[in-house]
Amino acid sequence: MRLRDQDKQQRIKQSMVRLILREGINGTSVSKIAKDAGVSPATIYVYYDSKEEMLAEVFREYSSAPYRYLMQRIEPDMDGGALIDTIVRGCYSFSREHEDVFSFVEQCSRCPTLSERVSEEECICDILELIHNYQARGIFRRYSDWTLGAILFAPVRFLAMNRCVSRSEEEELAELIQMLQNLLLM
Amino acid sequence: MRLRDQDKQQRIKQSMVRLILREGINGTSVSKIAKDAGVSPATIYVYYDSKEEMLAEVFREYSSAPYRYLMQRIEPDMDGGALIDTIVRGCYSFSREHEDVFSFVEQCSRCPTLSERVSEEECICDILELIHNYQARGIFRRYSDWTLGAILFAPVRFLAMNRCVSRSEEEELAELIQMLQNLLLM
Amino acid sequence: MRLRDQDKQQRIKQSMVRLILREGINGTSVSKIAKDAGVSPATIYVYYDSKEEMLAEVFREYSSAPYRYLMQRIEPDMDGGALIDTIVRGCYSFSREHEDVFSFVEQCSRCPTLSERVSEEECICDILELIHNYQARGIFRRYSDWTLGAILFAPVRFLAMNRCVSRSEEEELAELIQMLQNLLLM
Amino acid sequence: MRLRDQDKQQRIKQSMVRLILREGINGTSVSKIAKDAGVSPATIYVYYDSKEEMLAEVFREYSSAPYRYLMQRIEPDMDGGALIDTIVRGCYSFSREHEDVFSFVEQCSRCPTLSERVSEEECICDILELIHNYQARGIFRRYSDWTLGAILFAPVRFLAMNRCVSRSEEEELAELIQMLQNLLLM
DNA sequence: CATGAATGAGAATTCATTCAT
DNA sequence: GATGAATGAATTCTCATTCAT
Repeated sequence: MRLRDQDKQQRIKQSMVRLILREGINGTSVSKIAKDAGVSPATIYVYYDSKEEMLAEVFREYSSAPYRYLMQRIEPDMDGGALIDTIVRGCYSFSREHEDVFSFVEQCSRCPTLSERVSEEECICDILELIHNYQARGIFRRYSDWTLGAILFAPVRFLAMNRCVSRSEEEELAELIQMLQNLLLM
Repeated sequence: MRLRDQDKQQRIKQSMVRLILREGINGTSVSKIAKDAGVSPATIYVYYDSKEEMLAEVFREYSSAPYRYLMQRIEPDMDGGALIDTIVRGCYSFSREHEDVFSFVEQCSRCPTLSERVSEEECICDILELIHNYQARGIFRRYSDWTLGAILFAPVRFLAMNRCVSRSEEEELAELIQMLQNLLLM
Repeated sequence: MRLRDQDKQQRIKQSMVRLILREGINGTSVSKIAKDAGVSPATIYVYYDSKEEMLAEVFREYSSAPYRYLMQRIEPDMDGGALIDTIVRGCYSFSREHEDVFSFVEQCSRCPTLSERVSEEECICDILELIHNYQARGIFRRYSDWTLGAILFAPVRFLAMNRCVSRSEEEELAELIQMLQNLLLM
Repeated sequence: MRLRDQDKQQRIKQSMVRLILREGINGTSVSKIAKDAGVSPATIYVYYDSKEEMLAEVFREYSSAPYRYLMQRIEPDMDGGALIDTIVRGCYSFSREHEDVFSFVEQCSRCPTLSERVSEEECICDILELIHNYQARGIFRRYSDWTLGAILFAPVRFLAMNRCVSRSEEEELAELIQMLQNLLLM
């Protein structure tokens, strides 16, 4: 009996994500994924029940990836300003280092049939807990969780999405960080 | 008769947008659109050269819709606080009143093959011009355009996307407006 | 606008029936039918919603074919013996002249998913009405409809199914007719 | 251990037959059978060379099952009337007690690729021999074997196939038996 | 013997588009 | 302009079968 080849499943996932970056969620077919991953289309159905199921499963898995990436960059003894700086720059550099995953998650989270299956709320909760701690220590102002999430993550993602050669990313990031520090710190 | 034709094209557009809200950009086919609009698939090709063309054209048209909606709500003699209030609430209510257009634009703007065809920059420019005026009059602080766009529009759209019955939208909107007023007004 | 080509649909039906005779109801695919009929597989879906639907529809249509064939051969002024003779020989010659339809109906009527969609009862009713008339006139003995149907049609179909070069069909038919005349006539 | 294996093969056969009753001979795949039998698809190929082989083999085996069932119910000293009664009622009750086998055999015997592999003639021969004996003893009239088979088995199977809640089976069976007794006994 | 993974071939069906009217 | 028919190409997915263990 042959064992499930973890590497094979990994290749399938990566091919899917890469193709969706290149060709969009429409325009990415199971056979293209299979070809890119170097497996038979039938093999994909060993690992996933259907294309939709596959999208949902990988979306679920990757939707928390940027937050996990952030958590690794955050030191527990950072001051408030550094925390905001790390979050914003972390978000941005995640979008550059993992362009495919970033684009994949952005696309899936806008797709009605997929977005309802994954809650942003869960993904974000570790970070929020951290911020609660800063609030309790009187470092962060008290805002409701969801507004906090909105102001912390949405603008930097907006910049990451609308990346443009003509503009200076660095300045905009610095400006955004400055804004958020003014806004959120006591 | 010209009117009849325009009505037909209008119905096609509406069907496309409605279907994409319901079934996602993947999962929306030309024949489904035709059926929903009550026309023949062939008729769609009277108005558009291809599906991709159609998506792009309608995307181009609708991508500025929220901004046009906003502009109608803004009075020239508003003070800075009211302007921010109007922008944020306007964005939000647009997403509720035109759920299909909102979702459509969100999906298209994440899709690599479409997003490159439409520049957010153009859509946003009327609003930015307005703000430049407020900046010139010493009402708004001076931030770079893109950061301004990011902070003004991304968070409220984030809230609109992650709408959730359990949370109180009103409070979050008020909180966000308060934040932005603190941040942007002199 | 092109009109639905009745001949095309006819060819599809004939190809299906012919293939099912040759290769069985399993072993007959939509693409084989399309190829045999000289149309694209997609064309079949212009006329039928699905393969199952197509089978059912054609089954429904053809399941009464042998009875219609019989009715054409029956003269209203036949005596009882001639009627039985005509029915039995008619059944048999239908199975020879329309081998494909005969085999198709036999296969479909045994297939659980199809048989429940068509009632033998309806198909048989014209013939039964005729026999009721003979019963009323004191020519046929009175038996219940269903037993009558069973004894009149099942044995001859059995002979048609188990056709075999080594045996003399004619003698068996004659013997069967003799039997049924003894049994059913006053 | 030999017993375990036979049990496995038995389960495979039963699953196949059960599935074919439920979903038809088309619509029954090797993997479904394997799943239903609780074995791996590969295991099926330990016992059978191919799906077609498996169908044929089990068809061959089961095609004589109703006759074996009958033979067990027949007593050597029955009179002619009782023999006919036993045959007809036996056929019918077999179809009720072994619905799956009955439907399986009916389906296979209509399928061109399978029916040619099994001869009804062989299956029926024990019963025919018995009847020859009754004929020799002047109890049964002399008819040719094949007509005899047709009249004895086809009608009751017809009733079994077209079973219907609204009709009274018992009356029809009794009527049919009466018919056949009149017909076949001296 | 028994297995779950793996697959090429092919299944049913839909797609975007064009044709003929 | 408008249409339903028609379709080649592609879609998702399943099939019967074999492989590696």
